[in-house]
Amino acid sequence: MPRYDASKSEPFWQDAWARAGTFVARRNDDKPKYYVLEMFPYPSGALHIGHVRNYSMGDVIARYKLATGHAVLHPMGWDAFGLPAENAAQERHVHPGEWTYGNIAAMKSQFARLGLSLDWSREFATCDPDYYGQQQAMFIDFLEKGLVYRKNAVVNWDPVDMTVLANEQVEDGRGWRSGALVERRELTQWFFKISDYSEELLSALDRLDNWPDKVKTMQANWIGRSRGLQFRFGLKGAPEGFDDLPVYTTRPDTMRGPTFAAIAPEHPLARKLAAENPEIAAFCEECRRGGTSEEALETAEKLGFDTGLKALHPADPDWELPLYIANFVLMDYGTGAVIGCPAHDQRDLDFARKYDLPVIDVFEPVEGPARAPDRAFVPPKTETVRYVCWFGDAGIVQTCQQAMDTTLALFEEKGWGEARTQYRLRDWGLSRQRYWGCPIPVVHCDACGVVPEKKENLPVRLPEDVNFDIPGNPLDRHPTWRDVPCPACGAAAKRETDTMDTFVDSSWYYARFTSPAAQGPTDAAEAAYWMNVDQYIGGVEHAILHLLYARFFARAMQACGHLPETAIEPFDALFTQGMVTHEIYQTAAPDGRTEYHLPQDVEIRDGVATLKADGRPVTVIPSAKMSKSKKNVVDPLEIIDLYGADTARWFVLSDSPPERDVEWTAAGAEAASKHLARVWRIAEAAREAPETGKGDEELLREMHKAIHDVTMGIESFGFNTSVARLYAFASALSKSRAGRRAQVEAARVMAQLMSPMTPHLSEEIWHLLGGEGLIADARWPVADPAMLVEDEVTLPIQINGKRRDEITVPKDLPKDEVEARALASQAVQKALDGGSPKKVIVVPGRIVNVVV
RNA sequence: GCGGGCGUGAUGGAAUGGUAGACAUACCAGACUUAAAAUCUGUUGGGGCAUGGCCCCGUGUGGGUUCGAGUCCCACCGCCCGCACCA
Repeated sequence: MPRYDASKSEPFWQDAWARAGTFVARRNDDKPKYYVLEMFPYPSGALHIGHVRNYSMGDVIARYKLATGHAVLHPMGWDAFGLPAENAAQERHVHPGEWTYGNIAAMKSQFARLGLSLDWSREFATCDPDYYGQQQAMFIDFLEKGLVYRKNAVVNWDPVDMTVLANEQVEDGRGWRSGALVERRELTQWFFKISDYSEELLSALDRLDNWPDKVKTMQANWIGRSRGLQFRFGLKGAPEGFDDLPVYTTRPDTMRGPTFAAIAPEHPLARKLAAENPEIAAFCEECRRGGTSEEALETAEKLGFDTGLKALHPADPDWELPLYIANFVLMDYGTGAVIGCPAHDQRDLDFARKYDLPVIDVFEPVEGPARAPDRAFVPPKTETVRYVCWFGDAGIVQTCQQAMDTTLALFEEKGWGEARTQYRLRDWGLSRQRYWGCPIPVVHCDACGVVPEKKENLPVRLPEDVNFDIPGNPLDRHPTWRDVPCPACGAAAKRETDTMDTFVDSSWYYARFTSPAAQGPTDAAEAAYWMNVDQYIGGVEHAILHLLYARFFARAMQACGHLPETAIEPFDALFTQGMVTHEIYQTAAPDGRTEYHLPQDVEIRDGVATLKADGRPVTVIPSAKMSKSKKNVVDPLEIIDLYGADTARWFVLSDSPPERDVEWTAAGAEAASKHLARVWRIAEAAREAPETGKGDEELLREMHKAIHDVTMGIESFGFNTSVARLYAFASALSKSRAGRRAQVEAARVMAQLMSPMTPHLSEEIWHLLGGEGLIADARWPVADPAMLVEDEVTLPIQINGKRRDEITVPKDLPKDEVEARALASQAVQKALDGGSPKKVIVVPGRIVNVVV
């Protein structure tokens, strides 16, 4: 018998699908449409095993939907702008575009080997001028709709390289190349008004029934709606023009507990004071050290400076609180000023301890021990506590929410403040001081101000003649690209040299796939037909930002007429697959920076890791998310070379549940390969089975159960259980002595059930067993319900919740009859010892529990 | 620091609140073979005993709800992800 040869078979079937156009998406009004999309990859140049897992999952869905009679759209493209291309340009002196398109070509050929059911005719890269030109057109539309504006915002500034750094380029508060201490610096930047949609983006989450709850929870927390109290502190000793200080608090119930007030170092009052007082100026300077990430700000040591000013409590002008400037107060949140209530906020308590400020308990637990001295008491708002010091009766027991409502009402009545709903969500800063991104299509004119480029001049193309020998944005110093006439008045003007955040590129690519060659951003008819994405698949690391930005963009596009109203929630169903993790290999470079190494460059022998190149010892960091920057990526092409794509696909879909992380190990790929070889042998044996045999009925029953279970597995993203079921079915078929007809039917169904996972092998078996046409076009098998039910069922018998015996009864046996038989069982008789049971629970078809 | 999640044999994992460990990997034993590979079959959570059978324990730790908890609730421990300029 010839053995199955993946290296010959796989290219053959890939070619057959391409010639037949099997996966070209076609509008067909006789069929339901299905749009399945996996988050498109960044073209790093190398396919990694995480891609294989992600795209194999999407492919299972796409092929399954094709087989169940849908018009399927399953496209692929490239998220091609971004920082790595500029890093490569710096390190290797290649142009980012050349590097990126080279990577795309390499990765496309790697993708081809996986045999994915992709419609490559719709391919595009976000760095294609055609794509980013449409994006520029939309930017101008958004500008006209008031959805884009400019304001100042802080960036990480490297004072040695004189350049802006991404958060990723800041390590322990220092620039990753220069090692210099990073500073915060303010620049005028472009923003999308995503905050206009805070309420809408929050409330619409309720309609996303097929999104994971954890993603919806994370988005809701990120948007962070709170209802709180807006009030003003009077100020004593403040400079001219600062009569009072607006403050927002989410805990009005603690308004009798504050012992200090604090403002951000960037607060206008702080700036005013700094201008007059060198000590304050020095402190504010000190606060500007370190990165801009929230994590960096929140974990930094709490620093405060007593301004000597007094904040006067709105409810009692004689109540004076010291006013501090503090580094943990964020200018972006609320009003840039906070009220410090140490007893009920851990940060405030830490601050109070450090600066020796009093602590006033507003409420205490109803029962149990009182608050520990260095532990703030912060119960959920729904918890019942005893209020001992607030604007109501002392000693009253109520929930925090009740106290907050009462206090808000009181403050409004007395005119001390007012209730206000606030969102944590900030506007989306899209400016990047970098070359390899979509140019922002505006011109700065001394006479006309900010003028959008004329749409007929789009795309504003990136200039080719740039170099990266000097840190910073080459567009800033480009001699001719930057200097242009004003589109409005024709006078000499300058182009905006900032480019767009790459999140912009990935916020609408799903819409572009519906008509990738449209003259505008989208084509109305195509978008109406294919949108929404029926199943979106991607990593959980995108749970907040990418998905929130895409949801915002769909709304903004709808407002500008680029998407139908029905598509403002662009992803009907979301699945977040787990990450593939791997150990990280690192060494210290001579200048102290950390260098990362690819697994293929590292040799591990007797538990000691060294570099293959020069034998230097390598530090092994435990498994973490695979990332280009950490270089802990694995080359799946080696598996494909060795065993074929079907084995790689089968392997990544086996064992681990799709939503969970999986650590890559080389072991197991061989086992997957062995199983596929076995499946081939089973199919051949079925063809050669004797005309008649015994057990036809059992085999076909087993087949229908397999159809049912595998289908359920695919429908519910339980690919690992579908695979396990297919192992069991293969075993059953291999042991069966059934006649040829039954065996061939079972083997063909097995091939069909496997075809979403192992399409090439399945085509081969289909062909071998006389299937008509391509298995990719064949209708998915349907389980016969009559073949699924058993005549008899075995019930475990529990005594006091512990399994003690079992009985086998006809499946329809009445409940009281089941109970009688259970009570008659030996174990129950023994346990009862002549007595009678206290209680008997019979769960039909499941279990019997006897309480004695 | 804040937000979200995860924790089951030697390993990956299965289990609508209903027989914990399906299906694999690994290990061990057997068949086939001169031998090896390949293939096929079987055993394997821990402990105990009167060992062709029975008992006890067991899903990170400690409590709770329930006839019944891996699953639900509370607290704790550990690990992972995100935190707005990585994509």
